[in-house]
Amino acid sequence: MRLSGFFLPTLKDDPVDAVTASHRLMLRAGMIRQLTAGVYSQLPFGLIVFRKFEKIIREEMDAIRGNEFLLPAIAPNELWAETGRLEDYGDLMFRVKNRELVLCPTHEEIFTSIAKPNLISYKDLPQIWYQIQSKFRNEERPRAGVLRGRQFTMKDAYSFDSTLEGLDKSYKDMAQAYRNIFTRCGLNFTVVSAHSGAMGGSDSEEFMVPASAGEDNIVISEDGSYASNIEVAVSFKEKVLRKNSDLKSEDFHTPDIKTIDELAGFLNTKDKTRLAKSRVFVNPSKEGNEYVMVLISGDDEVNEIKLQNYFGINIRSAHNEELLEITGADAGSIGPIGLKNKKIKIIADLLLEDGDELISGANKNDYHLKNIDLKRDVPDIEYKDLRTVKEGEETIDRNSKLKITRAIEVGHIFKLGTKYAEALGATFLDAEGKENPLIMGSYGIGVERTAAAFIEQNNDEKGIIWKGEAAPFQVILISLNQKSDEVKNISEEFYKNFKLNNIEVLFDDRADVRPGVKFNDADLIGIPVQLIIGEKNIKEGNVEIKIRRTGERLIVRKEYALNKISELSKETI
RNA sequence: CGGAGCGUAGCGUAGCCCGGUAUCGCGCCAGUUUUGGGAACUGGAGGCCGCAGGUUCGAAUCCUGCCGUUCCGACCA
Repeated sequence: MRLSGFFLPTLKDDPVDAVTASHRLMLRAGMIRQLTAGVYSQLPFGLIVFRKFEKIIREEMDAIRGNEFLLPAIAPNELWAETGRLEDYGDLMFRVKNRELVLCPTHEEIFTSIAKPNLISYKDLPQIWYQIQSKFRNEERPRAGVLRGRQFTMKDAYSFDSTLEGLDKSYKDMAQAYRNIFTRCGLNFTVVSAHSGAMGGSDSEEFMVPASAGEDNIVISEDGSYASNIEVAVSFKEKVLRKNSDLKSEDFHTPDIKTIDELAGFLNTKDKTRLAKSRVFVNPSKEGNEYVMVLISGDDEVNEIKLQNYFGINIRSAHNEELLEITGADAGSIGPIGLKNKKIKIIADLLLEDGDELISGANKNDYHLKNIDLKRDVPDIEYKDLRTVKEGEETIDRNSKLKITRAIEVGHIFKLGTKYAEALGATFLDAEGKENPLIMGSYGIGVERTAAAFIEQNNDEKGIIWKGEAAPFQVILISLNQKSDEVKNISEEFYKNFKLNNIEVLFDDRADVRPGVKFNDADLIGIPVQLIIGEKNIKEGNVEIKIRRTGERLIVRKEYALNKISELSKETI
């Protein structure tokens, strides 16, 4: 590729609205331009980059007998209503105004609708189907360039099996393909167990790229034996011990004490475990609203995802007016005993199961209640693990300590089971002639997000640093002066030879651009190897090779340059 | 959805409090000189100051409404 005819609008300065490295650098390197919030045009250089990632993905999908499709991005409302997801996804789905159509945020329904009339015998199974295509999600808050967009490219794959063992195998194959993909993409990544959200299904794992720009927190044990999204993470923590003192519960005056910390200060204690925090949630899907009070140890936080998993539906915190109505008190003085609204469900964290002598709000402003014994005083209570894991805690087996890291979710794999097949009536006949629903898995990779994650992990103050197969070009050939016949001829000769040797080369043959600009552009767009042709070195019969990542410079005889660069490229710098 | 901010030339900005038709840098165009780390000089082009309404002799500036957009949180995968 010749840079003289290539549209590469690089920016000298950082765009003010771009905060994260990948966003800033994708804009500066002329890869993307924003059209509107969360929607980006891919410019030629960006397209080359994204296609590199797609190529790796495609090869690994094909290697596990994947069939590539390309499905429509718009689909009838009806199909989505059949699985209930028209409602479940709600505003996240873009809706077409003048037809009963939606823009698809994912494609389980559409693929299943193709499977239904075509995968009709156990002999047709298993199948792995995939596509690389635009997805549309009306995200409330798009973020950080292509890290979270409203339109983005996804590789979505679906497996269809006749048995659970078959699903296990498809899932395992896919997990291995994902490991291959992200390894080939040059990413540091971790596989964590995850929450399946609106997808439904049982097992699910996420492929996470540690990066400060990430939106997820992942919990990893120091010995590497445990890795989980914080949304579902568990850890070891002592239960609150039973004292069996049999003291009667009684309220006491706690003026202006709103938080657990204030309460601990007021009581002059550092141990917050017996100070039970009460939070009220609303299940908005039920008619007439269903309230839930969650009790948790004062030094813990409620993990709302665990709560959602338990209810299988989105829940939200109660508003202040609702609190007052249910409990008779404001936040800070609420507790499980003496509630005004008796229809509230009470759940406590597992660690409080044996707890007595607990202190909680008295449902009367500025009063707390002490000597609460949940078993004795709150008969209709359930115990569930609802706490959020904290940095430094031990794994369940107590063999290792946990660390928490920010990460970008680049891939997610799910065992779906029969949810979609049942909803859409997609069945097959087994060897006994019995009709069964197809057993499905679903597997996604965000293409632009994967590229952004790579950039988050591979950049410096000068720009992006590509490596290996992800690199859009292996080498950038920089002619420092196309107006010098000597420099020009040697550069052209190199360009020809790179092409003959199948080395992907970007040729900076721009005539009126000064060397400084060429160097800075080359560093910014981050091609791993720079071959610099300038008059000074040419006079000695030499050329210069610069390695982008290390900044290392080699002056070599021009006859040896091509071999040297082939060697360097093999080392996948 | 809650909180905070910002919309002035392709990009980055000044002006806004205190009203008088827009400042500066980069970039762009032409010419001359330059060519190994974002050149110098000279000349030039480029603006419905986000949109609509209001106040005023006069609005980028004051008022009202709307739209767009960024960040933090919530939600989501």
